[in-house]
Amino acid sequence: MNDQPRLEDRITQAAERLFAQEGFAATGMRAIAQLAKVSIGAIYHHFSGKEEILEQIVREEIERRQEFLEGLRQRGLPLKDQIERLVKMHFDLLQERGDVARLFFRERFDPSPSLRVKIQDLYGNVAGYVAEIIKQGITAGEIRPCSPLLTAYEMLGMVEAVSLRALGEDETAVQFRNEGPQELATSLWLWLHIDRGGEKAHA
Amino acid sequence: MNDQPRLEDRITQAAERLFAQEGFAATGMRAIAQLAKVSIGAIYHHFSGKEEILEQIVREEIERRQEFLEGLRQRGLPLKDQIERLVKMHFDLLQERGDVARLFFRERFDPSPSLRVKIQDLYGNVAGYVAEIIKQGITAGEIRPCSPLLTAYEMLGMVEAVSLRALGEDETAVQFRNEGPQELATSLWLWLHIDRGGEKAHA
Amino acid sequence: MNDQPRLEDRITQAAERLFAQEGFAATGMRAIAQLAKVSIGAIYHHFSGKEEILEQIVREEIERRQEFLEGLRQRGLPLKDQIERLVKMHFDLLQERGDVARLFFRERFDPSPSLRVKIQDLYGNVAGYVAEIIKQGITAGEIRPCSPLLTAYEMLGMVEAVSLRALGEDETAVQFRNEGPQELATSLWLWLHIDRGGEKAHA
Amino acid sequence: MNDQPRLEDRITQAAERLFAQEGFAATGMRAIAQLAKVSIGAIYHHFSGKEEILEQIVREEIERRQEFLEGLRQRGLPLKDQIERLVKMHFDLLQERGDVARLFFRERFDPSPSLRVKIQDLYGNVAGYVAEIIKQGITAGEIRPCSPLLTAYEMLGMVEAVSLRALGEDETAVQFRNEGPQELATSLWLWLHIDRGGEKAHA
DNA sequence: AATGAATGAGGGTTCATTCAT
DNA sequence: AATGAATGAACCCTCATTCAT
Repeated sequence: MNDQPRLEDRITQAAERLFAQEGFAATGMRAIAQLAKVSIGAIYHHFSGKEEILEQIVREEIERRQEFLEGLRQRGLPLKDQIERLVKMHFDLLQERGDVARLFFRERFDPSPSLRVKIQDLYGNVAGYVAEIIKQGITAGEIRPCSPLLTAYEMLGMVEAVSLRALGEDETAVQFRNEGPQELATSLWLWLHIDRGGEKAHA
Repeated sequence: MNDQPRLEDRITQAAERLFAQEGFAATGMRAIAQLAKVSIGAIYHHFSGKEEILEQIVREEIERRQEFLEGLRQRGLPLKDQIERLVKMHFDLLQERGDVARLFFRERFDPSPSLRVKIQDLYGNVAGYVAEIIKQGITAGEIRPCSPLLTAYEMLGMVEAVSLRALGEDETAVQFRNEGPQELATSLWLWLHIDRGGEKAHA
Repeated sequence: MNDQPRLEDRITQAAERLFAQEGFAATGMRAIAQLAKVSIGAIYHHFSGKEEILEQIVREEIERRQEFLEGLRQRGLPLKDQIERLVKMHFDLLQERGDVARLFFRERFDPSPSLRVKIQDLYGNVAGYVAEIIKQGITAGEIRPCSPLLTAYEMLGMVEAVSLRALGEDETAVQFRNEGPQELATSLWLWLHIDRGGEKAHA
Repeated sequence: MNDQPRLEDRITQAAERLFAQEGFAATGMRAIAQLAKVSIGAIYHHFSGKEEILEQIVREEIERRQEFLEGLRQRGLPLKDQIERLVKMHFDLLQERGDVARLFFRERFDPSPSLRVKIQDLYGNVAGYVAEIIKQGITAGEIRPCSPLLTAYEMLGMVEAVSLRALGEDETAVQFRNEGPQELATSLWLWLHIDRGGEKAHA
C-alpha cells in the first residue's frame, strides 16, 4: 500500500486532477477517494473537508511559484530576460500543469470567500513580484514611468489571455502556443522599455 | 400580476445574480424560483433546465455587447477613440453588470463543455471584433504590424486583469477604478500605434 | 380541426396507445395531449383526470367484448364451434388490439381499486359467459361434469397464457401464433367433452 | 441495531410489499426507506437504484422456485405427483408470498423492457421446467403426444388463472382456494395422461 | 490510522391538475 | 368549449460528512 507517496499527497494529487477536469463543485469525495485509492474516512483523517483539500493544493502551488520567482530574482538577470522568463513560466506551467492552472483561473472567482481569498493571494503575490521588477526597471531608467502595480496587472493579463487561448487544440490555439511566448515577450518589452540613444523601438 | 417585467426576465435576472454570487453549480433552482418570486414549475415552463437559463443570459449578453460594438464600428471614430471606448465599455459593464461579468469570468473555465463553449463564444466574438479594428488600423498605417487576433487577446487580457482587480473595495481596487480606464487607454495606444512624423511615442 | 373523430375519441385513442406502450403510470397528460393534438385543458374538460380516461378505455373494451359474446351466444352454434371461436377471439384481439390487451393484463392487478375492479369486472364478465356455455354443455351431456366457473377460469387462463407468449417476435412466439389457436381449441375440446359412443378421444 | 435482519433484506422486504401493493412505478424510494426503517442514502448504499431492488427481488424469487423445482425433480416422484405438487406450489406461493406474486403478475407486462425481461425470465424458467416434465412423460408413454412447451404454458395459465381468482375474500375466491388445487391437479392429469389398459379416463 | 456503512438534506426535474383568459 | 401558463408536491438520486468499528 505504500508503493505511492504519502497518503496525503495521493489525495491532493487525485483531487487536483479531478477538480481541474470536473470542477470543484462537481467533484465528489467518493471520486477523490476512488482515484487516490483511499477510503473516504481516510480523507477526513487528513483534511477537514473538501475545501481544505483545495486549500492545500493552492498552498502548494503558491509555494511552487514563489520558489520560481525567488529563484528568478536572485539570478540578477537583465530586465528583458526576466520578463522573457516570466512569460515562459506561464506557458510552461500551462503545459505541464494545465489542469491546475485552469483550476486556478476558475476558482479565482469562486464565491466561497475563504477559497477566493487564498487564490487571489497567489495572484497578488505574483503581481507584487512583477511590480517590483517594474519598479526597479523604472529606477534604473530602463522602463518608462508608470504605475508599477497597475502595469503588472496589465502584463499578467496579457500573458494569461494568450496562454488560456492557447490551451485548446483548434488552429488558433496551436498558433498561439507556437508564437505566443515570443510575441508576448517582444510586445511587452517594446511597450515597457524606454527607447534610448536613438534605437528604433519598432525596428 | 403584471406589476413586474415578463416572468422570463424575472427568472433570468434572478438567476444572473445568483449564478454570479453563488456560482452556477451551487445555485439551486429553488433559490432562483424564490428570488424571482416564481414557482419552480414556472421556470420549467419557460426553460428546459438550469443550463438553458444560463444560455439565455449569455445570449443576451452577447447581443448587448454586439450592439455596442456594432454601434462603435458604425460611428467611424478615430482608432484611438475606439480603443478608449472599448476599454471604457469593459469598465462600465463591470460596474453596471458586475454580477454577470464575474459569472462569465468564472464559468469561462467550467469543465462542462456546453457551458464553457457558450461563454467562450462570447469571448471569441468580442476578440474577433477587436482583431478587426486592429487589422483596419494596420491597413491604415496607424497600428504597427502584428498578429491582429493575438494582439486582441493581449488587449482584452490587459483590460480584464485591471478591471477584475478593480472590483473589490480595498485601496488598490479603488485606485484601479479611478486610474484604470485612462491608464489602459493610454498604454494601449502607446503600445499599438506607429510613431509617425517624428513625434516621440513616449513623450 | 375536425378532420378527426370527436375530440373525446382522439383523447382515448391517444391515451390507449400511450398507456399500452409506456404504461399508465409512465404516461403523462402532456404526452396524451400532444399525441391527441389537443390542449391539456381540453382533456380536463372531457375527463376528470387521467384515471377517468383509462376507465373510459376499459368501458369501451368491455362493451366491445360483450357485444362479441352476445353475438356468439345468439348464433346458437354447436358447443365445439363456440369454444373454437372464443379461442380465436382472444388471438384476434391480441393481434388487432394488442396494445390494449397488454394494458388490461397489466392493469388487472393495478393497486388502484377503482381501476382494478373495473378491469376485473370485464374479466369476470367473460368468465361468467364461458361458465354459462359450459353449464349448458354439461346439461346437454356434451361436457363432463365439473364446476363451470372454475373450469371457465382454467380455460381462459390456458388461452391467455398461450396468447401472451405469442406476442413477441422470437421463435417460440411465432410458433405459438401459428399453432396456438388450433392446438388450444383441440386441447380444450379434448379436455372438456365426454367421449361418447366409443369415439376415441385421443384419436 | 442488529435486532433486525440484514439491512439489505429489510429493504427488499419493504420494497416487495410496496411494489405489490402500490405498484413499482408508484412506489417511491422514500416510502421504501420509511417502511424499512432505513435512510434513503442507505438504500443507495446497497442498491444502485429502484430497479436493482426489483432485480434482487426477482432474483431471489427465481432462486426460490428453482430450488423447489430442482428438489421436485430429484425426488423422482411419479408424474402425477409431480404435477400435483407443481399446482400446490403455485397455491402455496400465492398464500405465503401473495405480494410478490401479484407484483409479478402485474409487472410482467410492464412496458419498461428491463423490468419485463427480468420477470419474463422467471416465467420462462418455470415454463421450461414444466415442459421438461411433460417431455419425459411423453417419452415414458404416460402423457399423450403434444408440444411440451405450448402445453406447459397452457398448464401454467390454468393454474394461474385459478390462483389469481382465489386471491380475494369473496365467495368465489374462498371456493377456489378450497377446491382449486385438487380440481386443477385432477383436471390436468385427466387432460394430459394417456388412458391405458381400458381404465376410464373420466371415471 | 483507517474503514465504509449510514445519514438525510438537497440536487434538478416531472407531474397531474388548476384557472384566468 | 378551449387554451396553456402556472403551481408546488413528489420524483429518483447524489452529496459531504459522521461514527461505530
